[in-house]
Amino acid sequence: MQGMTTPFKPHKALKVKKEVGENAPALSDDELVAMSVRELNQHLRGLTKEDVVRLKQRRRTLKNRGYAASCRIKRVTQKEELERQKIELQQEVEKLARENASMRLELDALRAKYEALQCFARTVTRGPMSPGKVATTSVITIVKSANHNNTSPTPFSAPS
Amino acid sequence: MQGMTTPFKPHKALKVKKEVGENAPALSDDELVAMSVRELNQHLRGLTKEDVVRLKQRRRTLKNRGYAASCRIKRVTQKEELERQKIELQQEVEKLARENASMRLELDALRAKYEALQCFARTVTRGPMSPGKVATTSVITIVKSANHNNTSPTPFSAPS
DNA sequence: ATGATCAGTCAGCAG
DNA sequence: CTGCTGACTGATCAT
Repeated sequence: MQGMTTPFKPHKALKVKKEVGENAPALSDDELVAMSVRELNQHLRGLTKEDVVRLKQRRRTLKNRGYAASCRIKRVTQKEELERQKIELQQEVEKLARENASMRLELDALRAKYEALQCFARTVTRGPMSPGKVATTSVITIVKSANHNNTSPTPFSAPS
Repeated sequence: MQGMTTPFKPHKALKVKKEVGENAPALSDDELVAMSVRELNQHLRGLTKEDVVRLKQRRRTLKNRGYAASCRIKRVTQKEELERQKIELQQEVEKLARENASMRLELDALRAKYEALQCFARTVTRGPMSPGKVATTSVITIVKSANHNNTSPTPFSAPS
């Protein structure tokens, strides 16, 4: 198969380099892959054209092995990142939904209080009360400034 | 996936298995991979033990090719799904944030109105007025109308 | 046996 | 050339 140029591969632990009695230090994969081009050229001196090609191809293959690993790591990392962001967003949604719900309650409560107070205000401004259908409407407004307090609890409560 | 549909070895051009003069139709990859075990056994009759092993191995390899393709598709699909969900969540966050902001405004406005009305109510219930610095506060405006909902315009306006 | 996944390899593109 | 990624493969794990 693809291993045509290299009799066997380090897929499984397979050591065995070649035995060279002389000037070939028999580079390890790690050395070869970490080597700069210049360094490589030094080791290339005095080698057959064939050997040079072979060595360069081995280097390329080793590099590819690393690239493939990087690629997989990157893929996993990106996926994890997406999942992280997803969780983060889900939490944010929950938080906002909670705020939302509590504000809605607060708003409804305040509206009720407001209407009650408004009703009360009508009764007192209208005087003792005329009979019947007074209720239809009318609104009162007032304004005021120089106000301090007020975030305090219900000074006016709903009419019982 | 396309590997499953290609008639012959995809990756490297690996040639035709063998010359068969007689009963071996030289199954295509597609046929072989789609074949049930029983069907396969029929085609296995009258073959060398070696050939049987070889054919089964080829089938296994073809299957694996398909599995690998499925695996890649799944990977891509899941990633797309995550991205889709992320966008969906981002939109939900935006929506909730908007609701939130508008409710907060409404709440603040209503609180102001309420406080103003409350103040007014105090002045009228307290009686015509106590001495001194009453002036600091309150003005009255009132009016009319058959309007029931007060969420819209400001029935009570702010002081100038 | 079948299906899924990992790591290594090659093809092929991009910079 | 270097680096990356898709596809294919064998190994390995799980069912």
